[in-house]
Amino acid sequence: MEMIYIYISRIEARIGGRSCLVGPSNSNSWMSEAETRHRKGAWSKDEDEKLKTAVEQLGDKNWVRIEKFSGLARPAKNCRLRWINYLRPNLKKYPFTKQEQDLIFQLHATYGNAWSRIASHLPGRSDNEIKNFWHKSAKKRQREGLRISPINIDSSQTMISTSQSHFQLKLPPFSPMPAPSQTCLPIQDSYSTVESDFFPTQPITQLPSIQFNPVETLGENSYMHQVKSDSNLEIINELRKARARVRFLEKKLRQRGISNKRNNFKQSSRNDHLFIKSPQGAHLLTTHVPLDENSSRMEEITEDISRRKDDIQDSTVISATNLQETERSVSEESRHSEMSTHGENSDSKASLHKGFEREEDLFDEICNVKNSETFPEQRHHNYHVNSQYNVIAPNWNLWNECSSSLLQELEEDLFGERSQIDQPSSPKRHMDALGAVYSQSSATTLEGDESGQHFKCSMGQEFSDGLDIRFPDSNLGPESLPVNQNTAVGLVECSYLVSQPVAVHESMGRQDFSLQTSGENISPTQPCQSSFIEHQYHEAQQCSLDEFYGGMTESTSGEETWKQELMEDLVVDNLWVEDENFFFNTYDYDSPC
DNA sequence: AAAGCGCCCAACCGCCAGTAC
DNA sequence: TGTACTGGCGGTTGGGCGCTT
Repeated sequence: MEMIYIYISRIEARIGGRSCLVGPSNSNSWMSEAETRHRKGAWSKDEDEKLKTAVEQLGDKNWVRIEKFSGLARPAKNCRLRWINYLRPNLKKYPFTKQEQDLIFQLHATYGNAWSRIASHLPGRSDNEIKNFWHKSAKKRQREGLRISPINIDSSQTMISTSQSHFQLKLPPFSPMPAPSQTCLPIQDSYSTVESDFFPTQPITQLPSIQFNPVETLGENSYMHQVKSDSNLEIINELRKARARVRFLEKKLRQRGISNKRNNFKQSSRNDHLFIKSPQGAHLLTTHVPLDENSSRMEEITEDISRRKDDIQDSTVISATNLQETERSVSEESRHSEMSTHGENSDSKASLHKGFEREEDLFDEICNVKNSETFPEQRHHNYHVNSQYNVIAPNWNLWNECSSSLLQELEEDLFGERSQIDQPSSPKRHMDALGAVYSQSSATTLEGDESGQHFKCSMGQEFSDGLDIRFPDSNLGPESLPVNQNTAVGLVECSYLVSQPVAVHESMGRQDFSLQTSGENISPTQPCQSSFIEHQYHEAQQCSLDEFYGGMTESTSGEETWKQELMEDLVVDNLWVEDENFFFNTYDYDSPC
């Protein structure tokens, strides 16, 4: 027997310490390390410090790496819990306030024991803490002969069940989109504006609002979300958020109610979308329809909207059935008109198509944010808006299968507050986060003009979908953005931090993006040719590894060591492909839906 | 003083979904 | 398509603490 254990331990050593012993206690891979090697019980201060350091260096996503990096004798899973429940910043360490307690009871009446969900409404509180509080107070109330929850669940359920549309509970149809949160800067002041030969040079600032109310004819289960705005950018931003919300809802539906339909959803999602486009107003249409009526219902809705076209100047309705064909024709039209279109709104279809693709990319990227249930309200993408935009209704089949409670949860998701995506704190994570953008760039040049107030970025055709370059408003200038030293790392950083208005000019034939910086100086520089990326790679090598990774690894010396560690890291993150070129090009950007 | 008891809450555990391979 | 792995969630546990006897 002893021989066997020796043998096993040798094998374990060969496979990186993973236990070969498989049994009930090893059923969870988090615990697959020999559990006897893991400490249990209360955490010591020293352990907390080690964990804090590890999380500061590596972020709070990859707990297996954190476990290894920290040297803690605690399984990754426990490290995560310790961080979430006790160590993470901004955790409130004092008892629940009266307001918080009331909110917990209210939320529990709505969500039941979905503690993490309840916790998402209480900043600085962990699900565990709320769970404990609930059990404690429930016990207490039980002892006192009171109802377990002070909230009258019955009456709230009656309210829900008598509502024709579940969404009418808190947000009646046709009510405007909630205003952007205060954390969002005013669009015209902080977002990039986009110029294009395809589109008017000046953004359209006035759009007539229209009354568009198909719900009465779409049936009692229909819901329409209307976005009205005087600013086209604002509208598209609202649409962007609305679309993100719908995607999020669909995702949550899959998770909670009909996860077994995942594959079906994946295949059908695109075909089940209904796009409504109008220059005067933007509409997000969702309808709760019986499954067997999907096709006819879809046509009915489409026809209904078409009948109203007279009310909506130049509007277009594209049903799922002809969407692909339309896109194809639009794409070809766009190509043909590329050399002949100037001035305002000369190719609205092309712009629409472009807008759609951009939005798709954007939201795919959002969906790709792993384990995230957040909306990147502050991640402002350059987004061209002409007088055309599209609205996407969610997957009919998917929504049809929702129970009312699920829909209620969805409503909360739709209009409840969402937290922000954490800003990556190291260049490495910036790159990870925006790798998709850079994967699009096949050829890149970057140059500044004489005044230093503009610089120009020339991208390959494929990049047209993904440009997202902005500047930090607080530290804009030659020091912060010396173009010669503007490594790829710096670019990515800009993509996230910038809130200065930046105009992007798109010329014919190829994409030349002129980034204007509101009078701030940027050092002129010589154009970089298509070797820009590679050049920046070498630039990047000159910074210390520690700096490059934001302190994620210990600093090392020597190019080979640096390269080796970088490659190892990229392998871990699935970024590295057998390619000597810069890894931005290897980041595979795959749409989740 | 100490044993017993109950409460609290940090920590653990099992299960599940998503993802990569 | 199946499997392994990771991350997240909710239920449960158990050690520490305070109160009572």
